[in-house]
Amino acid sequence: MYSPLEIIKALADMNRLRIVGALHRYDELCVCQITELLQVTGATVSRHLSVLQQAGILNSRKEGRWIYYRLSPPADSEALFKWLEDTIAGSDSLRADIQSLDRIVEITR
Amino acid sequence: MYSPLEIIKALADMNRLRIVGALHRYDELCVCQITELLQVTGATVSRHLSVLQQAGILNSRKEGRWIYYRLSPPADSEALFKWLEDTIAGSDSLRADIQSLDRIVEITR
DNA sequence: CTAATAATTAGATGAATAGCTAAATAACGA
DNA sequence: TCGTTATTTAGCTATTCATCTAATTATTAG
Repeated sequence: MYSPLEIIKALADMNRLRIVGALHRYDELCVCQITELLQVTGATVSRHLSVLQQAGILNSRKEGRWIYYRLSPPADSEALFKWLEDTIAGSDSLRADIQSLDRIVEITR
Repeated sequence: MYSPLEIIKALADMNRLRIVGALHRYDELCVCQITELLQVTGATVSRHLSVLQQAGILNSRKEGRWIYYRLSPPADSEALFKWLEDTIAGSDSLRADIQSLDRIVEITR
C-alpha cells in the first residue's frame, strides 16, 4: 500500500495540512473553495490535492464542473489522523483558517 | 512548543525514519552506531539527529566521547508515535534495518 | 455554437534540503 | 603531550519541490 514515508511526506507541507484541517471541518470541498482559502493559484492547489490523493489521504468525486475532495484515512492510519485532528485543532494558525472557511462555504453555497 | 508541521517535517525523510525505528528497537544509540547503520557520513547523521532533536522527538546525553540519543515523544504526540511504531514495524525496508542493527550493537558492545 | 468557469498538466524558476569534504571541538589512551 | 576517535559545524553541490504562468480538457450557460 502506501509507505510511511509517502504518507508523512504528503503531510509535510503547511498548505497541505491546511487542506486536511479544512476537510476535517467540512466533509467535502471543491478545488475552488480550497483555492479561495489558501490564496494560491488553482494549479498549485490541484497539485497539492494530487499529492494527498496519491498518498491515499484524500479521494475525489466529480459533479458537473466541480471536483469534490474528502478525507479517506486508511484503516491502519487511525492513530495518525487522530493526532492530526487534535494537533490541528491546537494550532493557532490552522484554527484561524476555520473562520475564513466558514465564510467561503457560506458564499459558495 | 513544537508545531505539527515542524514535527512532521522532521519525520519526512527516510534516514530519519530509520533512526526512529532503530531507537524503537534500542532505547539508546550513539551517533557512531547510527552512522554504521545508515551508511552515510557522520556529519550527515549528526545533522539528521539535530533536526529530530530540534523537533522534540529525540534527546541526548553525553558519556565520555560518545553522545547517546533516545526517543522523547512529547506527551501530546502519543497517537503519532503509536502509528509510527506500528507502521515502521510493517515496512519491509525498515524492518530489514533491525537485523543490521542487532549486529552493529553486538559488535560495539 | 461560443463564451465562461473548473480543474489539470506542462514547463520554468527560486527556495529548501540532503549529502559530501574539510575543519573545529572534545575526550580519551599511549 | 600527541595521536586517535567521536561529534559537530561550515561551506559547497545536486536534487527536490512549491509556486507561478500558459496551455489543455471538460462542462455548463447563453
